Amino acid sequence: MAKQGYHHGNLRQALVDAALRLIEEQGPQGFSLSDAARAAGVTPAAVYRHFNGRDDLIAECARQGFEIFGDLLEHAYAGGKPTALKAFEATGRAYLAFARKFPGYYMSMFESGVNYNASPELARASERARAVLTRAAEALSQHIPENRRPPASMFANHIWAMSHGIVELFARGKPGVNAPFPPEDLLEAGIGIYLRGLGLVPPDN
Amino acid sequence: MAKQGYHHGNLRQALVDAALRLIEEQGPQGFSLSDAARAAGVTPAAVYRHFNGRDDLIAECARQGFEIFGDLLEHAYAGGKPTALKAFEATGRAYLAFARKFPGYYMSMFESGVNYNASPELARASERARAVLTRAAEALSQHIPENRRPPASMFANHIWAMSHGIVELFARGKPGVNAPFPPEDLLEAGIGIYLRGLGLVPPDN
DNA sequence: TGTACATCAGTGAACGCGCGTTCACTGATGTAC
DNA sequence: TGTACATCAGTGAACGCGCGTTCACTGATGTAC
Repeated sequence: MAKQGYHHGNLRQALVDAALRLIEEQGPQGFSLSDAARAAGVTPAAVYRHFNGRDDLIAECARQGFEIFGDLLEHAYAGGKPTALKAFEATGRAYLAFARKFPGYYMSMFESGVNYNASPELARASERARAVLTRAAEALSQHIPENRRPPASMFANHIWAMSHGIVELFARGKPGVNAPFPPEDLLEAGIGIYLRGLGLVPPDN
Repeated sequence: MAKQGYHHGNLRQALVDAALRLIEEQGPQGFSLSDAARAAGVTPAAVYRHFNGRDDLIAECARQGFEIFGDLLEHAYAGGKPTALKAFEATGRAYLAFARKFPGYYMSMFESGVNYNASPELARASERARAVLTRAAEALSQHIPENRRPPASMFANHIWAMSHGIVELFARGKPGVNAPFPPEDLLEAGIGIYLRGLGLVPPDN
C-alpha cells in the first residue's frame, strides 16, 4: 500500500491481509493462494518472492494472530490486577473479544489445521499465548485451599475449551444455528458458574 | 458389500462409509467426491445415481451422524434415571464418547460447514439431538431454586460448548498440541466443577 | 423352465476450470562513481 | 547533478493435476409371459 507501481512496497503484508480477509469470508480451506494474489493485485508467482507457498502463507497468518492474541490476553490479564479473580475473568473475555474482532486470525489459528511446528516463530507465538492463560489460572488457583485445588493447567483448559466451544458453535453466523443468547453473555455466565464451582466466587450471586 | 460385480448392491451406503473414512483421515475439506468414488471402487459419475453431488453426500453423512448422536444421547439420558443429575452427567459423557468413537461423523456434523437446512431430514435430525441436551438440562434445572435458576437452554449450551471445545482442542491428534489430561477426565472434571457452581453438587467433594 | 424385454446402476470419455508451482524474463529502484 | 550498473520484486506464459459434472452408452438384474 505504501507505494504503487511495479514494485508493490509491502506485498508481504498485503498478501497476509488479503489471505485473512478471504479466510474470514470463505473459511480456511476455501481460500487459495491465487485468490490472495489476485486480491493483492499481483500475479500468483509473485507470492513466491515472499512465502514458500500456500501453507507458509497461512502459517504467517497464524503467527501474527498468536502474537496479537498473546498481547491481548497479556493486556487483559494485566499482571493479575486488581485481583487474580478479576484478571482471570478479563482474560476470558479477551479470548472471545479477539475471536470476534479478528475472525480471520482466529480461523487461521484454530481452524486451518496449520501445523504449529511449521516454523519456530509460530511455535513460540502459540506457546506464549497459551502460557498467559495458564499463568492467569495459576495465580487464581493460589486462592483455592491446597487440598482441593485442581491443577491450574486443568482449569485453564476448561476455560479455554468453553471459550473455544462458544466461538465455534455460537459466535459464527452459522446457517441453521440460532444462538438464544449473545456469545459474550453466554461466556460470562459460564465462567461465572464455573468459578463458583471452584469456590472462588460466593455461592449466592 | 452385499453383492459383487457390475451392480454394487449398496453403493449409497458404501459411498457414505468411504466419505466418513476419508473425512476422518483428511478432514472435511480434504476429501473429494472422486476420492470417495475411488474408495468405493466406482467411477465418480456413479455417485450421481445416489447423490446430488458432493455437498449432498456430506449432508447425508451429517444426517446419519446426528441420528446416531441423538440415539446415543437419548440412551445416556435414559429418561432422567436414576436422577436428573446422574442422567445429565451421563449425557455429557456420551457427547465425548460419540466424538471419539465416530470422528468422521463428528467432523461431518460440526466441521464440514454443512448447512443444517440442506435437507429437511438433516434439519430434523440435528434438531432432535439438540433437544435431548436441552431436555436433560431442563429436568436438572428443576432442582435449582427458582429465583436463581438460569435458563435451561443456557446451561445446556455451556455444557455443549465445553464438550465441543474439548473435542476440538484436545481430543484430536493435533500436531503440536499435547493435552496434559485425557479428554474424558478433563470433561468429567469440568462438568463436575460447573455443576457445583450451579449448586447441584455438594460444595465439598 | 425358458425367453423377451424393461429397468436402471454403473461405465468411460470428455468438458472446462482453477489450482499450485516453475521458469526465463523485464523493468523499477537504489547505489557507486 | 548525471550516468552506469547491480539488485531483485513482479511478470506472464506454461506445466501437469485433480476436481466436479455431463452425457450417451452398456450390460447385469428382475419380471412378465
